[in-house]
Amino acid sequence: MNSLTEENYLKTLFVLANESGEVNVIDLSKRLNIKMPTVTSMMKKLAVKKLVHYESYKPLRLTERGKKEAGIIIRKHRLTEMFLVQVMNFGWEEVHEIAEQLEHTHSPDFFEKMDEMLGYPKIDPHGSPIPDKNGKIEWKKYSKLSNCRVGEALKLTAVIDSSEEFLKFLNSRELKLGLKVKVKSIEPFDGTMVISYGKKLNETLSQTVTKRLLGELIQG
Amino acid sequence: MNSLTEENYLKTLFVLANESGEVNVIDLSKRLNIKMPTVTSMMKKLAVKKLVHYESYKPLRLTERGKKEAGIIIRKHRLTEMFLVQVMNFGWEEVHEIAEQLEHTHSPDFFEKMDEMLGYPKIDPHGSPIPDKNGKIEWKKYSKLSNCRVGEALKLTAVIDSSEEFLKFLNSRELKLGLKVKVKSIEPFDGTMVISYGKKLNETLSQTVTKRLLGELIQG
DNA sequence: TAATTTTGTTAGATGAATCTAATTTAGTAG
DNA sequence: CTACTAAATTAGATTCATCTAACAAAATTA
Repeated sequence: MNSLTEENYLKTLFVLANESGEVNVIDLSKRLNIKMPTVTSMMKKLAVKKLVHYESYKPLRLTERGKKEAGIIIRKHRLTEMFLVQVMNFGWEEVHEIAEQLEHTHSPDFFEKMDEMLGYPKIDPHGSPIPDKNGKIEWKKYSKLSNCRVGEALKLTAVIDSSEEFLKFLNSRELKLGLKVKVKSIEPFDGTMVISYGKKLNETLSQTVTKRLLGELIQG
Repeated sequence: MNSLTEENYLKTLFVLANESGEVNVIDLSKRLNIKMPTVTSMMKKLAVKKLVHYESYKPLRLTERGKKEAGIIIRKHRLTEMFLVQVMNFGWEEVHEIAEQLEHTHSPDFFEKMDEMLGYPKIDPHGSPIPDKNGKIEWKKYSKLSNCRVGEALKLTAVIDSSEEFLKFLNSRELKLGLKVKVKSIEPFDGTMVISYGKKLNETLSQTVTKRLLGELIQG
């Protein structure tokens, strides 16, 4: 059995690897808000438990077992988020923090029941895929809004950031998953975009925002 | 903010005080499966935090603040049990272990929502009172089945033990809260009772069991 | 390639929660 | 009242997760 702390390292390692390929000690350190020497020693510990491959000065890699265990934690997190939104009527901006705590619950039955009540969902309220019971994830290849060109249209399918602040911002602009957004113009200097969607014909979004919005390109 | 460990000491202290009045180091030690010296040092720590009154060799007592915090943890535990049974369709024998974990979730909203969905219940699935938001509990004075005499009848309202094993035993005899049970005979040697209820006319229950069943006497 | 910066590791300390062994206090039984 | 037993405390060790300071390796820049 892994400790809560170990679970957080595994999960973060998994997430970072999927965000950016190679994960270094400093990346984990920053994401977890934990100093590098602490990360190094935890990596050694997890290596002994055969959850990570660890070699000094090399990028950090989860073993197959590590990936599976991390995937299961992420599954629990995302199922919980879905449950909070669908069953308990929370807003998508409220659920991340709560799921961060509930994901460490050790009770297969609890998550089994959630999954059943939700009808075996494949994605969470932020559009992220829910790993299966073996921790395996099916990745979709979405485009970032920030990479779109003028005239292109995107159907929003996921957000990259589930923080309350970001989602509240999206709420304030009535931006939600499923919307079709069209790029009207891009400021070359800083990448700020003007987009239209729904009833909004001229919303301006900074690159900080457009980099966090994913979707499927719509031809036409 | 109290640690998970501290929360468990507070909760157990509260429960033991309500079970048996005075609580000694050894009682807490046994209930928590933690050695006495560890309990002593935790009591000193909680005393510094003004959660318990601690004096060497004296019984352990929660302060008002300690009672409030403990009550709130118990509230979270019992609301969770109710939620698991009512909303998620778990059996009453399955929920204790899960609630034991979820009770440490720090999110007023989460429990607020549960409470609302459940219609502000006053008792949990085992008949125990749910403390209010200030941790205050309203105790009912129930009778133990083990204290009843031949010919008396009891409406079952609560169980004293929420363990899976005990509740599975009750399930196997179709014993549930709300039932009216009548004492048909008592073996003087060991207190074993023969009772009738529902369609069962001759069920034999050991004192181990009858001591754990509470109810209201029915005059008849 | 040499100098500098960034990244990573080693060594050693700290605090929380636990333990065992030894000692002390309180309660009980002669 | 003394002796014994049970309960509680003190002292000191251990493990986990963390830190800071110092050093080493790798990467980058000049």
